[in-house]
Amino acid sequence: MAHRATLTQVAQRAGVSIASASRALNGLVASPATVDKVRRAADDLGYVPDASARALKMGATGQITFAVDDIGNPVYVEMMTGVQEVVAASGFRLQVTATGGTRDVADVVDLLRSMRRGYADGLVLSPLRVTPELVAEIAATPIPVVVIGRLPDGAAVDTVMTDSARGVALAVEHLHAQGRRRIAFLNGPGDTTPGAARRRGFDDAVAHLDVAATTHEAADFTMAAGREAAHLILTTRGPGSTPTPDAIVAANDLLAIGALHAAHDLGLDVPGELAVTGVDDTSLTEIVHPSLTSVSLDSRRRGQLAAELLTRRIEDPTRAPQVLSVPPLLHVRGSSATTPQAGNR
Amino acid sequence: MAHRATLTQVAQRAGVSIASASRALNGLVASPATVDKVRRAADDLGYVPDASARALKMGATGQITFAVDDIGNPVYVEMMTGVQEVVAASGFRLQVTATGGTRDVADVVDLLRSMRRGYADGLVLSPLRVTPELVAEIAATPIPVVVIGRLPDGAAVDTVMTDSARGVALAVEHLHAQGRRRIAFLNGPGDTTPGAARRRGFDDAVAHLDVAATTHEAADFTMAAGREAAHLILTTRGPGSTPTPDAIVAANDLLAIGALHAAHDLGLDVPGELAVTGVDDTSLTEIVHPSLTSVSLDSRRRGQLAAELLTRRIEDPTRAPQVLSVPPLLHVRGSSATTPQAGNR
DNA sequence: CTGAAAGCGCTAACAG
DNA sequence: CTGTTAGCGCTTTCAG
Repeated sequence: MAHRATLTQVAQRAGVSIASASRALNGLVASPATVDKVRRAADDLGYVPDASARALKMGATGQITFAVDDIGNPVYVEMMTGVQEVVAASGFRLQVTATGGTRDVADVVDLLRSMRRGYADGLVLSPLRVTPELVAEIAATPIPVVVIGRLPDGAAVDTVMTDSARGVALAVEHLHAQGRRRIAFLNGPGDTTPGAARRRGFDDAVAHLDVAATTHEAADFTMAAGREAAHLILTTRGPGSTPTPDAIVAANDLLAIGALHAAHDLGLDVPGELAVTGVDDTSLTEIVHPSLTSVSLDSRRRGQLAAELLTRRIEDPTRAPQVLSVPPLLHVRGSSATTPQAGNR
Repeated sequence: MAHRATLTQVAQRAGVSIASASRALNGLVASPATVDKVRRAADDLGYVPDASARALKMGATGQITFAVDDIGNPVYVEMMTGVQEVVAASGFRLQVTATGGTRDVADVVDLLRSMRRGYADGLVLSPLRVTPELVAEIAATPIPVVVIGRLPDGAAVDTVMTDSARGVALAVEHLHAQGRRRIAFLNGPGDTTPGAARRRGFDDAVAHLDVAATTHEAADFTMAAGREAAHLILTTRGPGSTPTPDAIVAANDLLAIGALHAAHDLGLDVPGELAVTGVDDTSLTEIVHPSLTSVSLDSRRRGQLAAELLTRRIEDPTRAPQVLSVPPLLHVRGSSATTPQAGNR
């Protein structure tokens, strides 16, 4: 800890007015001699301009906030990487806020409300659940907001989406092509935006295919919830005697890894007896064994695009809101690589 | 996006002076009638105080920054959780900055320098490498800084450390007790603070034991680097005909998981032919198979303690710097559960 | 090219 | 209890 020098002190030391000091430091009109004196004085004093004062005067902070729901999910780390790349290139500082999980929408709304205090010049948001309250709060936020996800039609907000329904369909079609005919969908909470979209993608995909399909919901998008739900899927034999599935399509990688564990607990061979696929194509796909087939939603790219929309809107707040989309892409790995083992079940 | 109301507007609408409005809103002396009028006016206008103005006036921002080197490592997520718990309870906002990896020390120094602008009231820092330059920069930072890690003796900085050398020793002793006698140490870069400490712990531990020990360095603390280095460890037969190890002690979980992969690539049974241990006891230990034995350094607790030191110092900047320590604890899991398979090698 | 002065939005004396 | 006033540190007219 040390003390902080102010512009007044720099000006005094340089023997010029505070206005000249400011101009010299900011590269505005000033004689070379003045610039030199001021620079020297600033260095001597270790002067650094005060962020609050500058923000108050300029009406801009030079900061951008990225708010994530669950920083434990690697998807958000990847998104953040993308955001950071663009934001840094535009001369902004990035700060990340975790809307830490428990209270969910309430947390995000609190955050939005606090953003009204002017902590940052812009906000990138990737909400799990979208309520009318949230949409209203976004509209009431005095700084530009870009959403990674999906908002109701007509919301005049810059958005980066992806077709995750199509992504899930890709996984289903792949499994079907491999010969899987009893496919279970392991979803997260259906009242979330991704949960709803992915469910729709699954339903649509199986509708065209000759497969026995079931759908299930885990309590949340975590590995533990996935393991528990998958255990049920793999052990419960309903009254209508649902057949045990030969494939599980999970709504994200965390759930899929939970399913991998459940399969292992039950002594099932993956992919021989059971194929498993995830969504998000996170780094976790490569750390499990067998490696996990997953649908990439290119989170990093989405982060980049979101940041680009944001910086552009900060420059020109009047431009029309834009909706960008990133296509899903299936990455086949070990967990679904082979055709089902003959004679299983 | 919407507009922002100012205190002056609220005061006007309520028909009182701006001072009364401020007092009413901040719960200072004010008649009930005034409070009521002002509250109503504020609500109507959607008034929220401006953070920059308040910070400028008060000389405090109400924010705390947590700076991490590699947000891709789950350790930091856990630390952050701990920091967040305490910081939120004290009424601060937490913002996370990733000093994004590539330029390393330079990044952290840049960050420290930018902190001088007064973005936050305090900073929690967990640096991978500690240089004299970094120490100097910390001393020159005008706001309280708490370091999670280890600083040179005599640095008058609040610090939360852990005995990671002892932690590595715990792993070595455990493996020895299980009957392992050819133990390889898979370290990260030796010029990092954790790298140096863990190396020391390994050397000390094997000195007392009847084991054939070798040490190796991966390029960084990542899974990919660990896999590569472990592959070498497991395949290279030196001129002095080093025996293939029956255990690998890795300096963190990421490296350990890399080693697990290398073992799998080579068709080695874990833990039968090779035991593997990690350090940090992250959530990743439970997602790999076999699950990973790891030394917990209680990252979350360290985060909590760091945040407590920080808030305490913000309250009272004159208190003597304190150094806290968290003991390591070994968590035995599948990757080292059994005695070595008879007759291997 | 430079200095004096105004003011961003807010809080905290200080008198009433 | 309330209003007036003085700044926090900085940028930016506006005259010289």
